[in-house]
Amino acid sequence: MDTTEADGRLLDAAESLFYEHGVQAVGMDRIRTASGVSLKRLYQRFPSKDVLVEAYLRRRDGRWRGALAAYVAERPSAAERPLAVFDWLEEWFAEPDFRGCAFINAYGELGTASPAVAGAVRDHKAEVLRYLHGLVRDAGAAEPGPVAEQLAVLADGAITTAAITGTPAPARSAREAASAVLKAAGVAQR
Amino acid sequence: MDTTEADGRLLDAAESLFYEHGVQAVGMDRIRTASGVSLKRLYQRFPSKDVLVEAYLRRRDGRWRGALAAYVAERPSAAERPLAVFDWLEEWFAEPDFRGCAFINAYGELGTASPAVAGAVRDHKAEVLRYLHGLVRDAGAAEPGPVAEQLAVLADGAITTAAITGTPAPARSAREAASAVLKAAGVAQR
DNA sequence: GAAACGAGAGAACGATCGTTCTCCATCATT
DNA sequence: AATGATGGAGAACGATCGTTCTCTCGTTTC
Repeated sequence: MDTTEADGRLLDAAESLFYEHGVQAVGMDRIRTASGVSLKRLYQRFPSKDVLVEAYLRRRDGRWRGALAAYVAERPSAAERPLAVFDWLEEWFAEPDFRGCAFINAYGELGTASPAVAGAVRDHKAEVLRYLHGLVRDAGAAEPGPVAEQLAVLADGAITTAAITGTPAPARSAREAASAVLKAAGVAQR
Repeated sequence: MDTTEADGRLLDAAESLFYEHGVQAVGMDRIRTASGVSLKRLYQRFPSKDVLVEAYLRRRDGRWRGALAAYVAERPSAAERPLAVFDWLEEWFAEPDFRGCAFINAYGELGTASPAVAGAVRDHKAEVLRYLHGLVRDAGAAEPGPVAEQLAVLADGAITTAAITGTPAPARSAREAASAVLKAAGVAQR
């Protein structure tokens, strides 16, 4: 097993375990068992749990935004793309292992204690906001900044509400609210 | 020190420590030190950490909703009360010890492991939704249910976004979005 | 073929966790 | 004054944490 494969297996194990059970509830030994990578190699690649947690979050950030962007980009017209975000959220919420936003969860658990984790979480939210800003601008909003911030709030609210209630319904509520926001901002809806 | 005072001091210590650092990061010994209540008495009143965490959440639920309702009730007209919720949020976000939603944070940390905690969190969110439903109905919305759900999503999103970015600004974004939602629902705004 | 190395398995370490127990001082009751 | 219950301070317990170390073995290199 070469280094890149070991990294992948470690991050796969870290992601599924940390996301499902929370970070503090999962010990390094459990990641070793789940990944099949020895403890020695684990600490060679990620010299502390904090580093592993940050790497998990940063890889998840890239994949999560990539999946969202790929879904949204399939919509032919720029005007409907902002609302497509909430359609993607609804599909995500319905997945059986959905457990809320990994970044919000990690921030609540470690935001106080770990600056590295707090930074990764803030970077993720900033990138999502930047992405939404582009969508809203391309959809023709006169002032994309405030609208994008409102959509970001709606997305985060939908994620946490869906996690706690256990249903995908909040995605539709958020989509309706987003529709009202876009209409008020002068973006034509179909 | 009688029983009710011991309970109060324990819950005060639990609330400030759990809320600031997260539940798993705070040991029972630290609660003993902060409260000045002996470990023996602590376990007499709260026979396990799980019970203490649930009690902390349920007391905070009552106080939090009480403070919100008291603030909103001061608005003279029912039509402006739904938006007053977001004004209250903005004041809360500006408090120096604001660290996001205690319930979302606890759910992310313990929702998988502790049914008692998960139940307290779900109860809190259900009560908030019920309260918003009353506000929206009294403001004259034709269909208060969907509107209340949208406001609940906005409130949760504002809380988490404010916690991560560290600014109270998301309250204003959520308020703007709520205004658009209410207008679309036919509720007159000033 | 021998020597040096790298990696895996898992024991070991010190710290800390939730929880219980021991010891002793205090106080109300006989 | 003697007794018994109560509660506080904190040691103790077993478990588990993150991290390091030991031991062994297969591989590589001269």
